[in-house]
Amino acid sequence: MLSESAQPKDRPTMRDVAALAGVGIKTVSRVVNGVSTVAPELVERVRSAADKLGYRPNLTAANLRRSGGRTNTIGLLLEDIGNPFSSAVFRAVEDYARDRSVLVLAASLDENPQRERELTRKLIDRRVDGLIIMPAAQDYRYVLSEQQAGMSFVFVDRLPTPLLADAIVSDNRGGARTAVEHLLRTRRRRVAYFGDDMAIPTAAERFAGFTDALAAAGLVPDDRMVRHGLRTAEQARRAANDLLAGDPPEAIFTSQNLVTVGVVEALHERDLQHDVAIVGFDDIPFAAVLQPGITVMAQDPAAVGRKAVSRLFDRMNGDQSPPAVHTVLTRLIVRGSGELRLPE
Amino acid sequence: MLSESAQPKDRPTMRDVAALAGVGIKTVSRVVNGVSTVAPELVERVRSAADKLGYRPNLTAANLRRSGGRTNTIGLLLEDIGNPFSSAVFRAVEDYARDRSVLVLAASLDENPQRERELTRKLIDRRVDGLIIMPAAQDYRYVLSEQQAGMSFVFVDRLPTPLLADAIVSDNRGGARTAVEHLLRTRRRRVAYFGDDMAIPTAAERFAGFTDALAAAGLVPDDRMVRHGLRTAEQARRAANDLLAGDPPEAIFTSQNLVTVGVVEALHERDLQHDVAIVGFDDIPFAAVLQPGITVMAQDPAAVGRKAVSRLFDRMNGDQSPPAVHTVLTRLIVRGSGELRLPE
DNA sequence: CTGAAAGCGCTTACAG
DNA sequence: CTGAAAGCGCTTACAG
Repeated sequence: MLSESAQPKDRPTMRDVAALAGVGIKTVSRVVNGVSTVAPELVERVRSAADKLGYRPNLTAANLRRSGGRTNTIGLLLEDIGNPFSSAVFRAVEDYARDRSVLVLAASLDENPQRERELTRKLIDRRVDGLIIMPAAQDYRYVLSEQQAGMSFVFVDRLPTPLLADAIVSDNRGGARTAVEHLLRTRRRRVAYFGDDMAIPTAAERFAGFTDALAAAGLVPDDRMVRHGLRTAEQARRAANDLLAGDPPEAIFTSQNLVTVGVVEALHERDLQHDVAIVGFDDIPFAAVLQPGITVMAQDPAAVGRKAVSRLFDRMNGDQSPPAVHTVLTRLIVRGSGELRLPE
Repeated sequence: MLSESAQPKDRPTMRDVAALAGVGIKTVSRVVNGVSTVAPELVERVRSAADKLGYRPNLTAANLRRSGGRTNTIGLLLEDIGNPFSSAVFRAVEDYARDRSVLVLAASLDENPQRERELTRKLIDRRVDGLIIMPAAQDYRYVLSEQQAGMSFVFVDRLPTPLLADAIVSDNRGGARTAVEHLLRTRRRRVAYFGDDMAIPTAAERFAGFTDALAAAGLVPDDRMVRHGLRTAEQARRAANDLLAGDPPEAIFTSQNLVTVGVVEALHERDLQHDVAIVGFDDIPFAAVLQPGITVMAQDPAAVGRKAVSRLFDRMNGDQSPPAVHTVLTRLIVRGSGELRLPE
């Protein structure tokens, strides 16, 4: 009863324009598509008829018959459009796509594999020309049949298993290792780890980098100072307060930005920010405003996005080379918190 | 020469499925659309034929003939998908749309009116069901003819002129006024203003709120303490350092988050953070960790996005009421910097 | 319950 | 240079 759709007040079609201009529909088509072999006088008649009627071509109808049948649309499935990493990837993808007159249909997955399947299907049913996915699922065999049907895929931030398509990932393990090695140069030895759910592949990689660095220094992680499964800043703040209340660590490595925020808050609450060194994975806005500034291992989401979209367009244009993993390097940004001098 | 498009390996169509299942195309259509009046045995034959061929329906083709002709897609034009305000609006829009099986085509405008016109047209040519726009342009008369053709519009963050469609905006003027009135309660009188380009309507509104509050207290802005046109944190930091080097103000109001960051950095550089009170418009991460914490007037981008998308769907469902402006209230978050006590 | 015909708005392939 | 016919993949409207 409620929602009786607004009267669609049917838009003018090419037929309407043709009738008003007194030409054939094909001539209107030529003018709309900028084909140059139309008599100037007819071009003018068609133009003014189109303007008068407020005619706008229907692109989906045009693509239906058009050979190749591109929709000039790509799909982008992100972890969460609201988070800075996802939105920076989006921005890079958008810029590249816009230069090629391609639009982006985007949605968030929130680590929900089922939603990923549904959205993938919906995007395919709309015949996007290609798909960039920040994976939430674990099984990507369905990709195979879609690729055979001509769909292009690129994965971002995490590796699909098995590797059926290109993937662009940050150097999570190497970056984490470098970050912790940097931290160890303060000659601190008791290093705590605060991290996200280990079921998330990037979190597991970063934890591996953490243990790599300790091992290289002849150390092993102390289980009492390792906390996994932190998904929010508030959870991280509590966990850190908990640990700091006892015998505090000398240094802390945090595996992602929300965790870093929560742990830094706890350090400030306890006035330990000048005593306990910290390096976080992922940059955070305004990290430089704090005293001390927060040293981080920054990812480069724009580079990830650019690489992903350029691979996707290569694939859409017929590149048949075997799928490959592209690793985007991370960068240490030194701001103070990771270089605290040990008291004499 | 270069990009020979990948062989489209033409996807199976309903006709292919019908042939394999030994039924008419219309029966396949019924099964795909879940029409219940099909013999169970035929349903089964169609299903297995579809699976075998990897059939996926072509939604754009389906919508072409379908009455009403909805594409179940809306367009969203933001200032910059990469900035937190835009991406928070996006997230709210997405959640509402997804619950209704509608996807979102999004793009950034970067304050470029020409790009806004082009993208609006492209989205209309794809026959989105509605359009949410964070305006960059100044002239919205084209909206009128599109509305007559059945397109729904909602504007966000800024008002279109003339007001031809619903608009959802933050309470920029009122929020700024309340923020500055709060600041004046510290009994400081010499209040500086640091703000963005006055050509941006929200910046102008916030400056108006600033002067409103001063006027209500019997004060007038001191031109020497008013700086417009600050677009980055670095510009704001320099401008603040410049002012603070001379005879510093007693209090500062900043009109957006990047400006707040730059000014706070300058205050810390000069160790004036406990002497000069400050309130910023727009919340910033880590504002609570600083000493003192930064008091802000926070916007609610999620509420803006929710309201915008629900108005849009109402319009799409035939709501014909006159266009209205919906104001989303801002919220003062007290953290210390705006409540500094005056030295005796 | 099932399917052949016509049509959605456009383009392709072909005559003139 | 121009346009009538056929077709893109599907749905509507209609017979049976």
